[in-house]
Amino acid sequence: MRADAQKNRQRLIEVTVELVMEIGGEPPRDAVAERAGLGIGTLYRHFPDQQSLLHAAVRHVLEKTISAGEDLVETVPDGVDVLRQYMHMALDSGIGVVNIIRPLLENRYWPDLLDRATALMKSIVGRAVQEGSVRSDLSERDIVFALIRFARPLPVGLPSSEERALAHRHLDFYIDGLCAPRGPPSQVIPN
Amino acid sequence: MRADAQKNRQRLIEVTVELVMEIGGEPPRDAVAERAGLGIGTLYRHFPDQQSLLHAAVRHVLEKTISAGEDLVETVPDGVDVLRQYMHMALDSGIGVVNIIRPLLENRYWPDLLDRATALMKSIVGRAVQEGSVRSDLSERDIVFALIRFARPLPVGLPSSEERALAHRHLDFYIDGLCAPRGPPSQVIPN
DNA sequence: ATCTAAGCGGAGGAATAATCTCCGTTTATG
DNA sequence: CATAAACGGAGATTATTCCTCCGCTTAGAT
Repeated sequence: MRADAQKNRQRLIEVTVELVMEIGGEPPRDAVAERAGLGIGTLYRHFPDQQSLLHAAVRHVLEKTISAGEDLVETVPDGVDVLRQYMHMALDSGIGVVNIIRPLLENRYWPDLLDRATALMKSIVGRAVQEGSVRSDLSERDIVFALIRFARPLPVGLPSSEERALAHRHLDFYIDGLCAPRGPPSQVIPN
Repeated sequence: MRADAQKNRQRLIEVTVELVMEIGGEPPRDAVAERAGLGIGTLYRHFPDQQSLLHAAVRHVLEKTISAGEDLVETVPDGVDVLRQYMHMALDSGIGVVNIIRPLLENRYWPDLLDRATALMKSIVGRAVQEGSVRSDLSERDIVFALIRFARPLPVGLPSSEERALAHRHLDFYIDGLCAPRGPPSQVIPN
């Protein structure tokens, strides 16, 4: 593959992630090409159908996020700190793109990543619960869905820097809540 | 206005709220008519343009939610309890529809409601902060945006009952966090 | 320097989806 | 019953996104 083609392919993936994070859903294909400064033809040559583009984007983000998470687990001593840092990092590294994948656990496409991700989440949540520093009914699901929730842009026209600042702020509140249950014990949702 | 027409109009509004809450955005008009069991013609007679329908829906929900909130303020003794109950109630009564109104504070359309809403939020947040039972940098904005965030359906295909249960569970975590800040003091976002 | 296969661009036609009009039929109500 | 008010929904219109096609450009080998 020619070097410029390689670079363009990468750029298309990055732009896709950007756009998904901005609009909170599947971006129109021509918007991707335009933002990347490339022709639509080029987009279609690299990614002949919708799926291939979105999957490439999700894979890109998952790889980045999981790797960084694994580093945190090894580096950071305190369990809650790992959890907190992981969530903020994931928000910034574009974890929100997973929202475009309808069946979230369609193993078929990334059996490798899914295993790593599962192991990572189990390790992070498990450690924090073990420590006793977060509510004991906390599940991996809570973290995954919370990330999707906080990563999505609010459908209000906030400037994107404010948008992100607010997401991090509210994420912090959420995590504080995991550490210090005050309310009525929440109904535990199995699995 | 004929009695049946009146009833249909109301039904259209309710269905609109339902649909917005389900899909998390502006529903196609024909979907509204169909779900209401009415013809498209009927929808267009009552609401000639998009705006009029959406505005009616938002007004309906705002009125319901604000009134209930005002009751809570008068009835419930403890400040944090008011806050918590208000947020859960708002989630259920469809406050998520405000997400379809782009300029959230376009005073022009509901000067009356906006004043009441502002006063209500100030009163709820003010009381809780006064009491010292929530973080002192909590703002009305945090509550409004958090509500929008938690009310939106996750773009993952969860069955809607699970969806709602999860939203309430995570909302509880969030509120717990407001009560017990542990993390680094969040950057205060002005206004 | 030259050649050429790999890669690019983007006009414009096809497909899809949402909007809205129009008028014949139905029905509430006096 | 009479009739004006209200309804229904087929189908035309408009908007949006998708995607093909082919002539042009360029990286990279020789």
